[in-house]
Amino acid sequence: MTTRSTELLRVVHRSPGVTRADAARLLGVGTGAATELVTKLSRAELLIQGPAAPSGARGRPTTVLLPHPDGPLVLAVAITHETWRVEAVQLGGTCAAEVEGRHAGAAWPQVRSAVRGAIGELRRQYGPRLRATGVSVPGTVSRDLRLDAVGAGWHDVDLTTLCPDTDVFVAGNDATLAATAESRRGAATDASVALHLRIESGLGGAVVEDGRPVIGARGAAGEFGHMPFGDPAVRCPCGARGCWGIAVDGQALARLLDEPAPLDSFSYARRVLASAARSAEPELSAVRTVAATLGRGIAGLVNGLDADLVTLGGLGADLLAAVPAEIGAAYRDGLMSIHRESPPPIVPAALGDHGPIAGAAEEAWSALLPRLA
Amino acid sequence: MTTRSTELLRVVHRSPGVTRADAARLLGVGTGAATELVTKLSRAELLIQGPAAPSGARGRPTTVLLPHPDGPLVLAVAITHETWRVEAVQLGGTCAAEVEGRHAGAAWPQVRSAVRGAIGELRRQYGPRLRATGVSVPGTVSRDLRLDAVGAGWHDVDLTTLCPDTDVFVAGNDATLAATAESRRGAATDASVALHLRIESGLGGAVVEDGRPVIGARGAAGEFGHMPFGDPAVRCPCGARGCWGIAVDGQALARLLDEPAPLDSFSYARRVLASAARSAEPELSAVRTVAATLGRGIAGLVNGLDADLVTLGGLGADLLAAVPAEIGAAYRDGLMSIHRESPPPIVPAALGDHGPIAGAAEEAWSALLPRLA
DNA sequence: ACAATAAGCTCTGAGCAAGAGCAAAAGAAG
DNA sequence: CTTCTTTTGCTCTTGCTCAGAGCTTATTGT
Repeated sequence: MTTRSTELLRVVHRSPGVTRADAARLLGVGTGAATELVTKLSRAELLIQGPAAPSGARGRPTTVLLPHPDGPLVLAVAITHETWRVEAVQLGGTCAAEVEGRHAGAAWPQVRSAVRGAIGELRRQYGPRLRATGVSVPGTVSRDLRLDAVGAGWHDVDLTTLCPDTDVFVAGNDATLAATAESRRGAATDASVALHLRIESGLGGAVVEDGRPVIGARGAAGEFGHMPFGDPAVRCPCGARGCWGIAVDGQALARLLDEPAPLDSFSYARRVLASAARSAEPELSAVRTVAATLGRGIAGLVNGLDADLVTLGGLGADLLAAVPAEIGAAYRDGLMSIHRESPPPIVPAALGDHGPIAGAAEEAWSALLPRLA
Repeated sequence: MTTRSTELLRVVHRSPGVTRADAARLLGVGTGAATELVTKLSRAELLIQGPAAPSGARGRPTTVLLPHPDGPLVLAVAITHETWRVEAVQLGGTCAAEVEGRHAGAAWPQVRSAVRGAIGELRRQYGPRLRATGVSVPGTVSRDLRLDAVGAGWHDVDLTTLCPDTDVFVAGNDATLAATAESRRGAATDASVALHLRIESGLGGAVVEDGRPVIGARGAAGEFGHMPFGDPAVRCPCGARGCWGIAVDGQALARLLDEPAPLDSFSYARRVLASAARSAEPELSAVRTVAATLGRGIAGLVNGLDADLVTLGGLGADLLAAVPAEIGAAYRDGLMSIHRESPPPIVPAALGDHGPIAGAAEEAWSALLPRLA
């Protein structure tokens, strides 16, 4: 209905447990309007007022605003190359229920059935409280919600068939959604422009400006793995050459170690990192080479995009933990001098593997909020 | 005051001469609300209704909405390394008056005096009708409106002293503003995500998503010239290595031709292009090499940012006119396969050298509009 | 001249928002 | 314990905006 109601819900969603008085100040409304808003939203079963937190200060104690226990929920779905997971998430980001399973690289119809089964289960439990759906997938999602996931062999798949019952449906790339989540509830909440990079099978990511991810024309922004920061002689399966992504993943480590290309690139890379942690050669050298390539590329992106924080997820977080000095040195060496004084920090992602599904829930809530109030 | 008034002004600004009925449809309001809005904004001397355009169709003729001839104006200021220019721009983007001059690389205080003099001149002419100021400068502008222009030797300059009299003041990098202008009134009006690149002294640019430029944390986004798409052996004055920007400008041509570094890189490059146009060697080879580097880098940016249109300004437009095939071939070769089917077009910027000041006027108007209605 | 069509004008009622004034609940001071 | 101060919440009034219905105006087509 009204703008103010949506804004209030957004404030409560961002920081559940905010005091009523603080929320009014954030919205810039008087106590009168706050009363009206809170009353209306309580009657609509969207909010409840909790007991006051004893502040110790003078004055009439205020109450805290919390999501209503019987309020609306969003379905958050995360599909990876191996697994799927469905959560029912309430206002404020708390997960109320979850179902998960493995599909181990099955064809899309099988995955869809499994996910729809799980959604059906949650629907029996929660019924019409489920109001929106957000889906995270490992591939590019066009603006009309069609998925292309090259690695999984899913092509031109209509994602809306996953859940035809909610009238709000959003979907996005897993790395993009993880970036959104990091900037709203993770390590990048204070950054005005955050760059999130996630190395898993390939390198993806996103720039998030003021909580809004830069999504690209076809939803394919953030494919930083296919910027030519690498060796121009190496041809990437994507069709281009010199792609950065294939110079910093498990395949790159295998090439450097003269080993055959591993099937599961991610766990192979973790094994190499474990060897390197014991200072084993030639693993340590290979890891250092990859780390330097990673740091140099991050510097290029920071130069071009002017992020003030970089978060690393997936294998990137492992690399950062293993060889921070190598990454840092190559990073600083690649920065423009205007960024050298205070280089934007590189930190591990706070949400880890939960990032993509958390981002899906965030986007679903963002789309749902204007329709509630 | 109200949201709707601002929206109507924004519609008229975007397309001056829009019919009143179309504007109402765009805003999604009925004819009643339209009457009220137009009446109010006419009384406030913001709009006038012009004579109907004879449509030929049946029905009562409508009127067109035009900026009021005595309405508010914004000051648009463009400062380059050599020149300055001040325009008074009315709603809709038409320039009402202009003053310009050369400073030929003077220190900042001299440039500031010259610009302030010109602004004073316009102020005597237009008085309080000047309501906002937008400034384009060749360097990075921090969020607190301080300028660092390495090339010109202007460091940590407070731009707000240029015009302390208007209460709306915005400033930005020239390439970023040119990108904004291209996406609002230039070659990229239909693109949802446009990438604008401008080669002048160095390579700058911006991504514009739905008319909003991605500005970066410190206002330094768009320094794509300092992404490491070039030869890692070449050290850039910026401090990093392998910078793309110094591989596609006049300096790069001079290196390839074994000539000394030119003072005015831009006009030198144009001379080389003129020779190449007569198929003179070795100029043609050098131009082709630079064009290939340009095309390959553009492909990398399109991969990573998923733009659906690329506009080239400055020397980039000249290169595109001179050797489109070389740029196109390297571009397509560097694209990911998902972009190959319909590669985002590369087109010359429509606004040319007028881009930066037009962008400054756009940003000033965008900031002013919510305060008017 | 009359019908058809498109657009503008006026009036009314609903809903939202801002502000003033008052009431309530706590700590601080005597 | 009483009274004052501070902060917050509640209620009521007022003004504004907006949507919709019904009517008027201006043009084209027959």
